Amino acid sequence: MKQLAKTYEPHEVEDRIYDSWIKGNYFHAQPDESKKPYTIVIPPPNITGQLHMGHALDETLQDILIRWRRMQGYSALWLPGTDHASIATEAKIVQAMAEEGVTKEDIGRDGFLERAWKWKEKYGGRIIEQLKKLGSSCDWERERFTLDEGCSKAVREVFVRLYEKGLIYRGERIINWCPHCKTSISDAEVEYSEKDGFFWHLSYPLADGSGDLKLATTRPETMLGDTAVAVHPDDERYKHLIGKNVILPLCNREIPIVADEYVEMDFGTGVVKITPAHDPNDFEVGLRHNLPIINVMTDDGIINENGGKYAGMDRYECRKAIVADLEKGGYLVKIEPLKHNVGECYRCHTIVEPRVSKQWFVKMKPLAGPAIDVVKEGKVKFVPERFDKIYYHWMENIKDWCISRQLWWGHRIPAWYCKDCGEVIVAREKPDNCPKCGRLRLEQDPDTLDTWFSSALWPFSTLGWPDNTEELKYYYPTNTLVTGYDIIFFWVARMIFSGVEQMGEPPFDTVFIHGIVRDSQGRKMSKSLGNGIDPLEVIDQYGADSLRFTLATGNSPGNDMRYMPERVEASRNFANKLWNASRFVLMNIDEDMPAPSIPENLQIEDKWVISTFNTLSKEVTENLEKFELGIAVQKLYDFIWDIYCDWYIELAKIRIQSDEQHADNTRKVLVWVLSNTLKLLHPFMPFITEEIWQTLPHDGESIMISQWPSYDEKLNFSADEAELERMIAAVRAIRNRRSEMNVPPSKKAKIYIETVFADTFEKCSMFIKRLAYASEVVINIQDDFSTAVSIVTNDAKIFIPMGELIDFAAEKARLEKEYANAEKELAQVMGKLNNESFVSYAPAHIVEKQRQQAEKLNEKIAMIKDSIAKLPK
RNA sequence: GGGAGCAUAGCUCAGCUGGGAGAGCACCUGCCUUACAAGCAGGGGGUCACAGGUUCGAGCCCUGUUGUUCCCACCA
Repeated sequence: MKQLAKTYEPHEVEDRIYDSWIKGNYFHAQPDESKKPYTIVIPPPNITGQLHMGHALDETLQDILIRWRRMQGYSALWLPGTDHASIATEAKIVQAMAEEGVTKEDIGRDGFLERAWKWKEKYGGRIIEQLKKLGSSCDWERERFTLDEGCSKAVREVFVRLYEKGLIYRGERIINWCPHCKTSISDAEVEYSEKDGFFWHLSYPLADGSGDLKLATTRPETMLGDTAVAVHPDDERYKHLIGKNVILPLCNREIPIVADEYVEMDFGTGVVKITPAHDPNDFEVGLRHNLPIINVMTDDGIINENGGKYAGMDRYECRKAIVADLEKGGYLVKIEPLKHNVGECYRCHTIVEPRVSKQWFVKMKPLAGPAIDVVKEGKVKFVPERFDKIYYHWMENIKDWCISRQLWWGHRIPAWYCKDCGEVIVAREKPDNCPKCGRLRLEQDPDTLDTWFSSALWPFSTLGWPDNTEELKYYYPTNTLVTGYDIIFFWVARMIFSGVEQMGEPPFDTVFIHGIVRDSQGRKMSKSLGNGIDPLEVIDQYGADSLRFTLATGNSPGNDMRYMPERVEASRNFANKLWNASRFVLMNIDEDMPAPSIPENLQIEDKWVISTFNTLSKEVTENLEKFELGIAVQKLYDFIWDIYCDWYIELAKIRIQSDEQHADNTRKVLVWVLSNTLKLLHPFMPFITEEIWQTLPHDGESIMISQWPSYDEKLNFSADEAELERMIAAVRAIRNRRSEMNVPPSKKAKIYIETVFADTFEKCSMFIKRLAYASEVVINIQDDFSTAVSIVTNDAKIFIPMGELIDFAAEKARLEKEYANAEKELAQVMGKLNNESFVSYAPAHIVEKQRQQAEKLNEKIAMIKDSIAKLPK
């Protein structure tokens, strides 16, 4: 007999099992025309990242899906990899360098990139090793990196194609600038939050000395770049001033008063200062009125030479100085506190400075249209569906995407400028000479691309595109994309339009969205709060299966969840329960027992458990198909604990001990049901299920490549199920009464059962005897019940002679209460049945159910009445 | 300003085509019954936020209200 330890010890099992999977090469998938493909590409974690709960959830969901499909016989590819994360990584390296007192400029571009690749070698592998701890069954042979040669080739190809179609252009636009990262960032990379600030009311004197214009601003330092003030064309207060000039205080520059509909008459004074270089709206106004653009800041947020005496000051230092000077000069009318939204860089949380600069952009409108269509047409489905609204809204209102970054770590923009004639050359490879003037002095654009530009191509760049590889043909489009709702704009939307544009087909058919894992108080886990839970520590303490189980349970798609340590404990307890049930089974079987199969000549409890399992396998499969992972795993929990452990194992003990003839069959059923249940559970808890499965009799090398159980009509024994449920109801009722009367289990009593289901209760009498603490079970034989407790179930009347233990007055009261309850219930049911509308409008099976209910209640009432009558007077 | 989610037992949450109100934890009672005390048996506990409506029937569908969380836009 094989032995298992008394409690499940995950850390003694997990690494060994993971190695065995790797050795078996089970994670590897390749094109196979005899199988259907099923593909998931991983949301590539950043190379700088450490595994956090968000990853753990994301990977768990993906691994569940991929393991399930693999067992179903698909060629299931889960393609892993990492993201170079240009801005995040560069920031970390710069920071590390700063600690050594080295700057980017000190070591130059090549020196910096050398460091960056070393960084990648050092940390890029770390997160991958962490993913393995979770049990992730990725095809590691196909691991990719967004900055590897293949992905880079795809990036250049897409860039050139879009450029040639006129969908990528270069231009002077106002963009979001991060003075800390010293780069442009896209609109999606700006996070707004409400901050306390001030509204400075200023007075700008009219140039002709006839008075002033009062206006207000939240950013007084930008006045250095003012090139106009604007009023609404219909504003009676200011109409007569349009075309005149004001004198810009402190700068003594004359700037015009222009009329523009952008100004809201009702807000503030109805006068707006216009700073085209440092405000997106003002930029637009400037374009309409042909205003000069005066950039007053350097790339790190310092006032530049256009700021006159303020040059060299930090933007906030300058703000203070300007306010002081305005006050001194009598230009400051008042200061008003104001809450307003301020944009921050999503990486470093520095306040973003809008700034005009020359950047590369993707023209979005032509790409957005088809990307909206594929979702509208159902070619891409969001789960849950509500996220398609968010997607539509974003896509429909999308502005051009600024893709150039003033960073070194990333894909260099494949554009070259001729130093002689100024020609711009966009090409897949470095051109030898200028196609226009033929000279050789070409210089590549120094900028790199937004990191999301390469992520957008991930579903096909990783499969070999632009080459038409076997993998690409077979696995593209992929099937399911699993990710959090916080990344829909950054990544999902961009993958969709890129896939549609480059491949002619969306990159996946389903986007399975999950929420965020929060702390136990519902706060977002964050480094600054220090409230993050390290998944690796949880795995260390409770095992990967427990963590996975916790993350998959009690959560519905798209919703956030709280991480509760008690829930991991509950999961651990469940794993231990399964472990011990398996120990029991192993203790009862011989080592040479053949692989599991269903024997002939099944007993009622065998049919019951097999039939229940059969239904379970059907439901779990259906739930997985609908991405209802939480429901699926709950059903498995209930089956294993309540059905298999609490009842079937207990029944099996009795059968094995008291019915030698059928004991072997029982053992086979124990093993068959356990083995198949392990398969259903395997995607959720891969380690423990493998460990147990290997110990049980089995065919094949590993549970992870065994066949997924499917519903079998031949295993549907609904009549037997119903029969056994009658016995269970009786046992529960008896236990309940005994417990209420405080009768200890050691005190056995004779049990009399009166029933029309005599066959069933005969068959089950040995179970009732053991489970309901009976000294003897007697069916349909009258006796003297004058000193008996009576119990009524839907199917039977049970008498337990308890002699002096019984308080007959209380007994009578109890029975009368039960009688009243049954009457009340019956009245409710009859109310429905006597309702003409109910009978005619409700579906037939619902009406029938009520009829049966009424019948049972009538019988029950008769039985209770009878019991009351039999009580001693 | 626009949009979305959530509100169910003391706590954390399921409940997906409208017909039984549920789980885990916590709590109470009794059990070391030879797989498991990380366990077994039994139990208490809910006007399903509020107000209307649709329906034979509503936790679930519709309208509104309140509270709460989030996303988008951004009026200088």
